[in-house]
Amino acid sequence: MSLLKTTALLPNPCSTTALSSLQCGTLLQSLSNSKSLTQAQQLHALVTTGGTLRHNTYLATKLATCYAACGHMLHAQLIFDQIVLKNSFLWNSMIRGYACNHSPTKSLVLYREMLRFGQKPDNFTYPFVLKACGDLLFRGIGRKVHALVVVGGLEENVYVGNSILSMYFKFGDVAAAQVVFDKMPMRDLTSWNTMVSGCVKNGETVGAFEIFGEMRRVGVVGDGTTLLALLSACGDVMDLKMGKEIHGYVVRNGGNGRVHNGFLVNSVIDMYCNCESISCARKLFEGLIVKDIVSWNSLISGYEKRGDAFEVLELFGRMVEGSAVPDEVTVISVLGACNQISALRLGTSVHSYVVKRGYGVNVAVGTALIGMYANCGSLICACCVFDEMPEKNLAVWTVMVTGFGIHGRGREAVSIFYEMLGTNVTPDEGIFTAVLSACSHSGLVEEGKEIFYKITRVYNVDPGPTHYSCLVDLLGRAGYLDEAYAVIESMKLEPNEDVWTALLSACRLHRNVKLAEISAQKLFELNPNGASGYVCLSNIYAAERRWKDVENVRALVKKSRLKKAPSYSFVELNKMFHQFFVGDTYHKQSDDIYAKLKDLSEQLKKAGYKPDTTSVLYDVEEEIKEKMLWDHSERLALAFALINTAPGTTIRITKNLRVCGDCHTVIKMISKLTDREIIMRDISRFHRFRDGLCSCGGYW
DNA sequence: AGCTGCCGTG
Repeated sequence: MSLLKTTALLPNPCSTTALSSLQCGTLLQSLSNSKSLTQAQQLHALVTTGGTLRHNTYLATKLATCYAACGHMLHAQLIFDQIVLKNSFLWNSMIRGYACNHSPTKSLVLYREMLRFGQKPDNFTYPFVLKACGDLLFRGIGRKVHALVVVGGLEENVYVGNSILSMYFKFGDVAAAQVVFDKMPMRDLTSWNTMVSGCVKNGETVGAFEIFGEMRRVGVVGDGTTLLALLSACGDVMDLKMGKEIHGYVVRNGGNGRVHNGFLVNSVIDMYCNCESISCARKLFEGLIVKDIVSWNSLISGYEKRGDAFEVLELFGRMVEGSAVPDEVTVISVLGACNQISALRLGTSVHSYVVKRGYGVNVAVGTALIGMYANCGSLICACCVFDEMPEKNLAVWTVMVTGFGIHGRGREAVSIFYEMLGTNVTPDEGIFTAVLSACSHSGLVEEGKEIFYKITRVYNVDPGPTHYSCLVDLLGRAGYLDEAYAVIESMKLEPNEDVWTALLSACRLHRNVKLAEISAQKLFELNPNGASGYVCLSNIYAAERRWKDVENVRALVKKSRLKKAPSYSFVELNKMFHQFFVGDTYHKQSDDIYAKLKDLSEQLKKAGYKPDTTSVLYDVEEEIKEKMLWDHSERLALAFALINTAPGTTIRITKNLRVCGDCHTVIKMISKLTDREIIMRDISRFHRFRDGLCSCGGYW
């Protein structure tokens, strides 16, 4: 309804004819469905000019309710405060308004005030009070409200019952929800849907399918919401078979025949992505008559999650060319893709787009930007975005701590970690992992240990396997191998693969064969198919020149058909990506690259370079080993970059694995020899080579 | 006057 039309029908408020309460009330009633603030405000102006509001509880109540329904709680509260005689209708509207507009605390405050005023809560009050308790994870208060519901005899109301279910699911208390559900005298579709989606959200996938089965047995027909939850469940457990069945069900019944433009199809795309069937997702997507923003985002995020960055960028390009306008969600996935392939230039242009469209206020977008800049080697830009963020949640702090960590700036990581503790953000396992890992990359043993022991004592968080692996890594890298081993032995929980891997790689670094054999043994027991443990152990034997043992390990690898992931490096040049594998001769500049490397190796030798061949796995002549080192992918990428960029430009290389020890030495020397800054990102951190030195200071 | 609800950040 347009306001212009409406007001034309009404008497002029400035005229002597006053607007009747009933007229305004009906008008507001219809407006409350339109959820338009401007209409409500104009009407508000209309009635107040008439001088009717102050003394008209009926109208004021209607207006407050209208504002609350629009989600404009500030206006609603102003009017609410003026009303002397508050009826239950008004209280309920306000409690609902706050609960549904991200102010659950205010909702509960008002509920308490309502009780103090002697107003009895009813079946319209409790659903929102319960919602607020659930959102705030107020378990104690939630249970008390549940008790009051029982006392008030409202437990049998289906709306109240459904809200109780939902609240217990938010608490993660599936059993309590089940008990309530079993006792419900009447269940509607929402009750069933709440059960199904509640189970899914709590990881009870089997339970969700059981409820669905029961639902069908008693003849309840599911709707889009049911299917949505089930599709999400299929994705969680990667049950492609069930997913396809539900897809069929969606095609036959779902969305009232709106399958090709309804949102359900997007969830099917998402399901296929989560079931690692990207081709099914793609096929469905391409066949869509109407591709909305969520369709695009579902597929793009699917490619991003599986690490197909180039596919993400291609789809993004297609999207921009077409009519779809990328939104915050799109941008987050695209930034994630830039992050994966260190596409700094592209990431920066996405940042401009973010600014242009005003997406920067979104916390998730800011987080993605910081992550992109940090992972593309531009810590300064990451810091700028971080500093400018008006609202910093846990994810923001975590990504910034991680960013400092991978750049070897442990002190800054620790410092902002403590800065975060000074705010009202509560730390979780994730940020402890980030700060501990930052400590280990910088050799901050004491700081790291202190934080580790604070996890339990001060923050009541139980350290998980990841924290232990960080601590072992921290101690191990710094050479405290026995202490690291003692930590593992003291663990209350079973040490996992990561813990032993951390000890094993520390053993390689400090050449401790005895502990290496222990950790490798544990690693093989935990995962006989993991290749990295075998590779690491054979490296350790090779360093000790125990070729027989190397051979034995390699035989084991062969027998179990384990394959090490092929190592590669790449560089971005004029928005093109050039990828190099070990000993790669496919690049069209291949001859020039090898010539450049030969030239560099000679110059390095004159400067006193002695190759460290311990990382070469094969028992061959020393000379051949040296030659093999010069085939490493990071050197090919570096030579290529040196040939194709102007003197003095910074070179950025990305490698999918850890940089090898000899390459590290060589790149240090080349940075001095060619007077270049070389920024190299490997699997776990950044190395900034300048003037013969590296920012990692030997910790990597 | 209500309860359940697609794609996204560490």
